[in-house]
Amino acid sequence: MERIAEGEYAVMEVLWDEAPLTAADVAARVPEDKGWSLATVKTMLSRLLAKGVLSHEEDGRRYLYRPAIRREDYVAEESGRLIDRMFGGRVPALVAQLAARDKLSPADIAEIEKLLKELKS
Amino acid sequence: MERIAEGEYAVMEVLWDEAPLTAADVAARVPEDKGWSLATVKTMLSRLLAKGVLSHEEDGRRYLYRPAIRREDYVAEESGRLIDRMFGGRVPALVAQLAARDKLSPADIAEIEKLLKELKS
DNA sequence: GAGAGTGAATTACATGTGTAATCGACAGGG
DNA sequence: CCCTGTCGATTACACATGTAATTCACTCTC
Repeated sequence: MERIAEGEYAVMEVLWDEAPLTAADVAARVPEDKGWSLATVKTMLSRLLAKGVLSHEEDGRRYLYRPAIRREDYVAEESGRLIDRMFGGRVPALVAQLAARDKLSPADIAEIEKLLKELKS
Repeated sequence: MERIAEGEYAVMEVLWDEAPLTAADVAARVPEDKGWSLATVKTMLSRLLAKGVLSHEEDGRRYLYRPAIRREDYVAEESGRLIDRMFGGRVPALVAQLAARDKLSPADIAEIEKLLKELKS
């Protein structure tokens, strides 16, 4: 699966959230703080199409875009990549790191414990 | 803290593992499978210096390079970034994802549970 | 002391990415 | 039928990155 750049990812998020959409609709739904012009969004859509992670169908004179890959799949791949690179593929090392950095609230801890308990059953 | 590109990261790894080193030493320790020439490694060292994540001290006619940032700090930042982008900052969502993908071995689960238990005490 | 090696610095060049502007086709309102 | 807006497609351009080669200075060995 082709890599998706950080900016492009924001566009994918929009379409994972709601699809199919026209280019204009996507642009309207991209987070404000990106400050992108419609032209910029159209460029990203083309690049994402070229990467094969979006597909489009004709709708009169326009296209309707929709994701061609599943969000979970992409997210799994990216997080796997990071865990491999930075933690030697060891998930517990990641968790230890988060713990050491106080990234885990008591609620997080409880939630994770619950998840793990269910896994074992 | 400046972003470190993926290739550059391999150079940082070498220096986090052992420092200070000369450019030639770094090149010798970079993973074989990168297949980089000495020149390539030197380019990366310059760029990392420019980014302020390495420092160097003169040693006669050469430089000795050493990390200017701590590995834990960088790793924490990068993993935080990913968790924010892909899991809305929710660590349990990440763990759930890993679980759903069978990325957690029984040993991993046990280790994480132990970690969490200690956290609470 | 002249050539060979070794250092860092400078330059190179293709591809990816962020961020558009422009172009040419067409459709809908007057 | 012509103007204006809208579409996708093409082109633009700077900066980042991967991947070096070249250059210039210096040192070590005959």
